[in-house]
Amino acid sequence: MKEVLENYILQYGELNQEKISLILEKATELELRKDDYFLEAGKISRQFGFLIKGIVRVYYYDDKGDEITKYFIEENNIVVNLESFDNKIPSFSYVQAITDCELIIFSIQDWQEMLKTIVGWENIVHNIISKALLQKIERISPLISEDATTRYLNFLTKYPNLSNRIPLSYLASYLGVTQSSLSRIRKNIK
Amino acid sequence: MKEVLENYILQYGELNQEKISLILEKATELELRKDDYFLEAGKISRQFGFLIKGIVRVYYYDDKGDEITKYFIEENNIVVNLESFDNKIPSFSYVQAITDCELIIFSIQDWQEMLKTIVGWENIVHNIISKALLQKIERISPLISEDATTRYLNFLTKYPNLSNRIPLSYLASYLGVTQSSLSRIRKNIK
DNA sequence: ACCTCTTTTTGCCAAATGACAAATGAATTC
DNA sequence: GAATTCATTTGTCATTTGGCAAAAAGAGGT
Repeated sequence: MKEVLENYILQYGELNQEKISLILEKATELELRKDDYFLEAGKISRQFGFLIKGIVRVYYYDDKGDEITKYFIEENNIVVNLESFDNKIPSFSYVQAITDCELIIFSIQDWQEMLKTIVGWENIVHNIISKALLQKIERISPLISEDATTRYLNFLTKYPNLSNRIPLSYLASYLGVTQSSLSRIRKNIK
Repeated sequence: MKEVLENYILQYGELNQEKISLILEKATELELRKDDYFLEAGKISRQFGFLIKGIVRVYYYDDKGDEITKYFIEENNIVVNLESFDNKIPSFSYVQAITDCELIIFSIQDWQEMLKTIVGWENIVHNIISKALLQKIERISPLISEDATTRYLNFLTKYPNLSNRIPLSYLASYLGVTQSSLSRIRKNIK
């Protein structure tokens, strides 16, 4: 299972086998059942995760108390609330498994230790994080200017393997439409 | 002028005066007139910029050919298309001054050189970039779930110093509404 | 002050979306 | 397999937003 992580890491920079081993040594596996939380609002993100299997969603409650899905995380992506993790401040959002999940995680202590001691690792982490954040922006950004139907269609084509694994209500709050509207949109398309 | 940059840098980590000097040495100043481009679509981002004065917007053209403002950049923020800069691929978006601007810029060569040679700098850059990207996400994200009036009101309260310096059309395309709608919304509020 | 060009506002109507409630369907438990 | 719970669809209507075109307001130049 750790090979998946190793391959992922090596996409972002070079690192000799010895250093890779030092990193993988610190990795532990974590299983989450559907609806389990990886992180809850109010708590501090103390683990840097990497999603091997399953889908995770990040959500929060807006002023009106409505649940808003901020984004979905798919296999082979990092799972961490960076603001909370970096600054040790409580998270505003929930990070929840929406299917059964397998993750590889690092404790915040190990993570910081590795950043200091393993030369070259910091650079790779930097690459991983900025790529992940950029991807989020690129995904979210177009949602603002498109109409609901376009948002849904684009979601379908971009994440064909996600749409049938995500409850409608989560997807609706991600796309910024009501559940009923999304249901109607869906109907009109078929 | 470079002091502004120095203070900005030191917010993100520690660096002795010698190293700071090495960095500031490489910095050059750049003035842009209103409507000038810092970067155009199709070109590669070859400069890492820091905005001292003025407002910049980043925009692109969607499938329908409509101009979409992705975000605004205010004083004391970095100006760079990271995807283009890091991977040396052409930019999809335009980066344009919407007021007269003053920037401090670094060439991509100097930038990469400094990352390698100045110990501690990489870490600071990492912090700067991830903070900037996170901020973008936090700004864009709520726009999806709110209605147009709320989007506008929140924009006003969050960026009171921006709204009167930005043409309505740019703001409308940022908020994801038509110009006429935004004009009506504005009217209803007063 | 006048003309020109650009930006913003307004009017009109059609289309999209939201709010709320009820009905249907699907999944789970006993 | 009946009952319960949860997710999705549908109906009805009000509201918001878009599309398009014209009018008004503003900015800059001469």
